[in-house]
Amino acid sequence: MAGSPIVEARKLKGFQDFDPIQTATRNRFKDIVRKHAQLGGFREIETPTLEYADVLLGSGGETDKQVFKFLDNGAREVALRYDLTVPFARYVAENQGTLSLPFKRLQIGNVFRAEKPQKGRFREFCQCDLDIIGVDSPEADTEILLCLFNALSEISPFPFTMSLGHRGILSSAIRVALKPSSLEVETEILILVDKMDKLPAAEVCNQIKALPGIYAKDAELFVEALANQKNQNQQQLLDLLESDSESRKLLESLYELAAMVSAASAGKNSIKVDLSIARGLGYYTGVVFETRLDGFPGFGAICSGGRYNHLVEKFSNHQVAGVGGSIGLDRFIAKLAEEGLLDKEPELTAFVAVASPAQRAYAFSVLNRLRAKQCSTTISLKEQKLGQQFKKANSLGCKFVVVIGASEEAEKTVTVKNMSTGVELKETSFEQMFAFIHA
RNA sequence: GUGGGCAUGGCGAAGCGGUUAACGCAUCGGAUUGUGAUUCCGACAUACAUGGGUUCAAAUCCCAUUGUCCACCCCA
Repeated sequence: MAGSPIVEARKLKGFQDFDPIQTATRNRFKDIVRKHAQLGGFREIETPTLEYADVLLGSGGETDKQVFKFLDNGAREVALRYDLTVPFARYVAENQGTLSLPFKRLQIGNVFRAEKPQKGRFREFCQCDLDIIGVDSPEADTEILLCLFNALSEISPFPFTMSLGHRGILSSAIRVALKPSSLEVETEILILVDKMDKLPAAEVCNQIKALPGIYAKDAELFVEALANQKNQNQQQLLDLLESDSESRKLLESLYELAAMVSAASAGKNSIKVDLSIARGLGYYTGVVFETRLDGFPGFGAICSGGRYNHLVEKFSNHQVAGVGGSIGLDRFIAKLAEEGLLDKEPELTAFVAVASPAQRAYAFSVLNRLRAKQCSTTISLKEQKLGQQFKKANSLGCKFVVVIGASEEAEKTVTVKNMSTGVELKETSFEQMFAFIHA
């Protein structure tokens, strides 16, 4: 490229490279998710990264602004997928008739959001998304939660808590308890309630009281009930919904749901009902949930989702109910990296050291026999003194060095040395080498 | 999108108006010709984000730009 100016090596903000260690860790986690999904009868699919813009846009006011969209080379309005749920709804609508419902799906893929990057927030990141489409039932909700909960339990070295809420119950609780005079007031209350994990309860209570037409006494009772349910005190909330038997039943089934998942998965992780989980706007219609690491309350959610019973209607006249959730793999890995808990560099079993280029062919035949016996093996990729090769073997973390020189080649033998003990077998047979290595 | 902090070699980090800009890590090479991880020596060639200013003098002070981080919004 003589003459052309050097292009600065840089990448777009919010986008990341993954080194071998990070990639290995990510792959291991993806495999864990796949295993749990497969055990649960979920089928994996893939969909395109790029979609028509109108497929992705219009499902929620706030999120539309964060969709990467542009004109393609043929002047079509296109957009990078913002999540895996909306494209899946499109997939379901497009494959109606061939999909036998209910359909349990796994999808692992990168999604894109044009928001300001921060710690644990990227513009491109991987989601592991489980969904069940075609049925609206507590069983389906439980399946999703259980499967995500189990996968996360295997992945996470940190204890976590999954919090369950319900859009419908929360709305009716607000209506029943506070009797807001208008939809605007109701929405404001909803936003305040959603802040309950950031603001102290008393502050939320004061702000609700300050809204027009709200009785101070009602606000206090309401906030108290919400605050107490975080400590597993369910009765106040149930009492609050006394007059609304429909919501009461829903809430009871929510408690049942949490109990089911909880019972099925013993351990340090927990699941609980927390009606203050509102999860913004979006397409959710019923159960919603989010998962946070117990030790890092300020860190964002690492797994969340909910029920969306009308999303497919955007693409079809048929109503197809759905529920699902995503594990935010990259956010989780960012936390692991911060805590120094990424996987370790994998060890190679053997390094073949060659005394002189004359033995190269024999050395490669030895190398290949080692690989055939499932020993991860490498060799110097350039001519080097033996001392250099040992250094290299050491820095690569090879457990054994197999030395090949003129006498080894002549006798069809090898010399093998254990790098941690220093024990060496000189000019020995292949059988003895394998026994030595596998000992 | 709104507000705030920070920008020194591949990474970490000192210096805070006049220095050959320390030091550590990593990388590479060498220390009697088939043996490493310890030690010793050496190399990293235009390192103070960019552009303006103030000053006899700026990595050090001021402004802008860019990047990055943090908070809000929203979210995995």
